[in-house]
Amino acid sequence: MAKELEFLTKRSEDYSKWYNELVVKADLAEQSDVRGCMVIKPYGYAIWEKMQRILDDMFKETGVQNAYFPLLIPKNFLSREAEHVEGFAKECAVVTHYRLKTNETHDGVVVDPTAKLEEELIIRPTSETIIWNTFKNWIQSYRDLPLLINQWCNVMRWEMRTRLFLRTSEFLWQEGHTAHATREEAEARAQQMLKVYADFAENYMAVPVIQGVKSETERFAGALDTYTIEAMMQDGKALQSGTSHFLGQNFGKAFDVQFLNKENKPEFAWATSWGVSTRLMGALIMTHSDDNGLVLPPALAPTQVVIIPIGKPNQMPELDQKANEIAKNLKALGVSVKYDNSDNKRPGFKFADYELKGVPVRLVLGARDLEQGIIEVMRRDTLEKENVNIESIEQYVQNLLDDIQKNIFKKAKDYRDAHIYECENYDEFKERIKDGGFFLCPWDGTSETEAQIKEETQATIRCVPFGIEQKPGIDMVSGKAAKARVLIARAY
RNA sequence: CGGGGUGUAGCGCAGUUGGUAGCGCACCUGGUUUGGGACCAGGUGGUCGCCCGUUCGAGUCGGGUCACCCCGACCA
Repeated sequence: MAKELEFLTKRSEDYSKWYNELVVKADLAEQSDVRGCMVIKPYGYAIWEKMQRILDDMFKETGVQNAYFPLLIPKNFLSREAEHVEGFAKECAVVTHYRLKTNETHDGVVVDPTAKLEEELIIRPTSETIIWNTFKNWIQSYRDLPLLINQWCNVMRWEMRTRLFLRTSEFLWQEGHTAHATREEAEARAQQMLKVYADFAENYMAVPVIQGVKSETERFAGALDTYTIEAMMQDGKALQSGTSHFLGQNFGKAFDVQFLNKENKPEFAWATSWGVSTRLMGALIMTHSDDNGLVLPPALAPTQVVIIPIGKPNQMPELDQKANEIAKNLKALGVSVKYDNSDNKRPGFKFADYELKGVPVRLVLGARDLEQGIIEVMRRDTLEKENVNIESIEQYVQNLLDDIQKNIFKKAKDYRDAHIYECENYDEFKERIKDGGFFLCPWDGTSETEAQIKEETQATIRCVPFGIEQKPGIDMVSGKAAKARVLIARAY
């Protein structure tokens, strides 16, 4: 009998540790030796690739085109937009030299002091500056607008403390940058892209999100408005999962991007930028996973169905034949299938391993079952097993995948909705926020109360949510009349 | 940068008053197994983070130094 093995810390014991172990043990990623960076392993990267492909199609449907801009940004670009530099200056990696040379003892290399750069280069923390420097050359007329550009790339922010997927020094993302002739059009685009993110999060990741607009202090550096989608993790903390910014004419002015309008008058272009990153992987993991490991939505699972045979060696040819037939039929239906008949791992190991990796559906094909014309189906989201007639297995699996996709979304949404509270009393708030959750509270609109809440509870105003009832109220901290009801939570 | 902690095999850890470097997992070989993370036997793998000191002798004691982790501040 197998001895008891702890494969994962239980979620309830130490949520952070559980998350970290899960990421490593499910073979998604690991901490790199390079400070604050991570290695994304093939399985994790396969999920990211699938996300990329879907998002990319969604962007293109709205008219966005892909392009690529340089990794290195001249230092002076960053100082053109005052707030932007303020926001990013503290976390920039700087390239100061362009050459190494062997050291005096010839057993290593040192930076060649004669190869110092005239002007230092910044490794992009985001690309607004270098892109708008380029846009200057691309935009002359209102006929050149709107300009809708996206790039998939890596960026680097020298973070103090890092955590796999959620906050690494280097991360992969997409950043969209658009230029428009009018304020209205730019604002509409910023909101449109937020909708795309929300659509992706809910319909593909099965992660319910709250859409809203950030308070002034939480705004992106250089933006007039920052829109956000906020998801709730299973410990009740918020995760900002995607942002879209209305940048006004700040970058147009900073990089002198002017166009001639229909009246032949020069105007500065209006800007937006929007991005999601590998942080979405963190959201995916922390929203659905359980103590057995990952739970992946079928829409994003690299392998949707795994088939595991069980039988004695002399029974394997027959099992192989049937399993391959089922796999072929499922593939014809657009389902990604893996048939794992490797003989160096026992079935029990495979069961646990594919559960850890979040494969949505497992089919177990046993020699006994085959005689009776049945096959065992296990769904990862509920861990329920059922014997299904082997003749109708393909259709059954296809329906089941749809059902799992819907079910994990519903489960996540029910959990979140059960942890959204209305609260108008600060003492009560301070007590209840300790257990996590989202709080809808009246806010007087001042950064002073916002700062006080953060200071005293570590919670922040996540956003002013769209589509909630805005009723009059009293700010629970200051006692002044509230300007809006806002979403407050502790966040990653 | 403030407060706390840890550095010993790929990973997780033990190492008593200073006396030949250990355990579990993983890995390799052979065999038996295979319906929920198999078992037996044998084996590979280490400048004990680094430097200096004390000592006949340092993983262990002292001084220094570096790295990493956690809690704050900062952030997608």
